Amino acid sequence: MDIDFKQQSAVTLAEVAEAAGVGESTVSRVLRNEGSFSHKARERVMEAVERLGYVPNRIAGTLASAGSRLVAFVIPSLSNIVFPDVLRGASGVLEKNKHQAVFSVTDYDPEREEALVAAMLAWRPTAVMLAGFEHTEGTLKMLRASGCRVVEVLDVDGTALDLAVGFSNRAAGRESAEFLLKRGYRRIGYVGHDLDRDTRAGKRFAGFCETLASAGFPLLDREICSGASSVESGRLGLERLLARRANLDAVYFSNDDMALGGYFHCLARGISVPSQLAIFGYNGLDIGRVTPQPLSTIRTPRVETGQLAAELVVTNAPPQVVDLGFELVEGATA
Amino acid sequence: MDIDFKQQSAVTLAEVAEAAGVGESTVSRVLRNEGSFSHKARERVMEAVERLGYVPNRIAGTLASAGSRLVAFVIPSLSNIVFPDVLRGASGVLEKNKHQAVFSVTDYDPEREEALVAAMLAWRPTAVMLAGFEHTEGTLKMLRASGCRVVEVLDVDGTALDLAVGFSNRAAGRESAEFLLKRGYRRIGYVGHDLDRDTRAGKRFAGFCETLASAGFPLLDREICSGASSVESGRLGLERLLARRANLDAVYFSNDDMALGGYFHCLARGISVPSQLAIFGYNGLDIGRVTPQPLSTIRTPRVETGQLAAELVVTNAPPQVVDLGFELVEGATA
DNA sequence: ATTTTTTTTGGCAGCGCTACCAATTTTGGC
DNA sequence: GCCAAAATTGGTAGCGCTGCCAAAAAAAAT
Repeated sequence: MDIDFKQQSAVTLAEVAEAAGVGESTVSRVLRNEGSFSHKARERVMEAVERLGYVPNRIAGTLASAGSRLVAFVIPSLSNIVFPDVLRGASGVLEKNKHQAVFSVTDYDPEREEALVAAMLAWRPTAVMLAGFEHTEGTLKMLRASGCRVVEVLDVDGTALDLAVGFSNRAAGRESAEFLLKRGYRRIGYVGHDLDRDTRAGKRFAGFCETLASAGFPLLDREICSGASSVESGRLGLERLLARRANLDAVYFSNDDMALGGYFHCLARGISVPSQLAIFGYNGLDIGRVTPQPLSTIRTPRVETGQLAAELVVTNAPPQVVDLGFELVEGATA
Repeated sequence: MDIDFKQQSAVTLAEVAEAAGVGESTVSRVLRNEGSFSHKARERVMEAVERLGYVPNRIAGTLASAGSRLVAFVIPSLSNIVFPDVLRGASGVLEKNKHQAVFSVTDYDPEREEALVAAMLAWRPTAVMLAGFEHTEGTLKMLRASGCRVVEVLDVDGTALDLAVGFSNRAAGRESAEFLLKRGYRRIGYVGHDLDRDTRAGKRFAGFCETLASAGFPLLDREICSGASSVESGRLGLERLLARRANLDAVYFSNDDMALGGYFHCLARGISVPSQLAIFGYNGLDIGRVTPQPLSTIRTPRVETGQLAAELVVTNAPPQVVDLGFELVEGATA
């Protein structure tokens, strides 16, 4: 016997109107609390809604009016906490403003991003939120043509399409280098993940190297781990780097996940931090504040980025780039 | 080059049909690659689509046909990696099957869950995905009436509404206790976060206590931290617990975040793990495998849960409860 | 009581698309 | 070459809702 799992014929506004003995427009007005209607009409409508278990159909509503109140997030990854943090910040604001979040994950692939943006635009979202400024020509063209708001987050080094909320990755890289230099480290290495795909990590790295070089202490070596960043690859990366270059006195990591891996490697191998080897990360993850020695890092306002991005969208703010800055956390590992 | 006039993407299927010199139905058929059409028709349509930069309107498409191909996730939190992991697993499968994910965050509040489920149902999703089995009467009623598929994830201890994918939290709690007992620990404590809100953590705790009690070594003390679980609250929680009970030989944490905090506390205070104090967590986070001593914990298949949940939905599988099990990771902290 | 103003109400035309069906063209068999 | 079968095509009626407008009812003013 086969059972039908298809959607039950849902209650429609027309049925509510019928049941309440009023016109469709009245039901619509009451439910949206817009226009005018009598107290009595309201009561009858609400009673019918309750009784029939009516749930408005926003698909139809959106088609008839304008504005889906949908915000599309096209994010590179859900594997570390960075993008969930942005989503979390945005989600709260959107909910308060009766918007809904749709998302998909590009896995740091620009072609995939293009396809996903196209799929998202099909829902006629109020806004599309993307990571950074590096997109394919096709993506840019579609977004420009779409007429919907675009927010590029987590970067400010580049040309924004419309709105942008974030901080300077290049400056973060430079400040990290300055900090290490100021502390007297001179033999500096780098452990990171795929820099071509994660262009923001690439910008940090570039800023970091630039500052080191102009101070006369260029980066001595680097170890790039393929694949996504992770605590484990940070640990392995540091191990490999040290195998080649035992005499480094500081290592800069592409982010806190990697840096924690490096830190754990030192703890496990009895390499004393920071006297034998300094460790510096990026992101300011909570966990880095609670390790036996707090991680030296740059704390980024990820949740705030999501919040502000969402606020700019729901208030339909004019195009602008907002630099939320970052905070260098001295910690105790460098 | 394209000339951009107004920002509004007002290109409709009718305009494409006009431009291609074919009927609307033909355009629709070509774009959905359904029904029959000539090669020539296809070429003319595609050319027009390309030239006009047409993006189909799924709002209209959904209203006209059936099934939004939208899957709604109503999740408790985005603060730790658990739910992002589930989303990640689901997201990949959904994308392959041309579905889209919508989400909102309840913050472990059942009333909020109810409101958000209502908001989600307004989009007539193919399925709604929720955490666990504990929902308000209102939520259950709406979901039952909606006719859309429901997947309850990350738990199997309870009565499923339709589909469920997860593992037994109670059994996880029991196995954790058995493991500690087998290792000879007898003076056992607990550090956790809000158990009323996170009912799955509550079930683990119940299973844990039950096993301890029936072995004759009941839980000696517990420390409950208010608010969300975090590494920091784990550290503080353990500190407070040990201040009251210095003689514990093992502590069970509500999850790995908390457990890592506890572990770091021990590292910082020179409490040797596990000889002086054993630490046991839950979730099997990646980071726990890379700490100087790998964390003893229970690894849960979160990504797989998301994947399977999504697969069951897109294949319209019959109602069922799938127990994906979990794996006890001995680690080196207990 | 009558007119004017204000409030409340319902009808109906779309929104952009797909499903259905009938009309048309193409193909194939003999 | 002729007719039946198959492939292709376009017209049009909704999908469920909102926006607009005019009609009706109620309230206020005369």
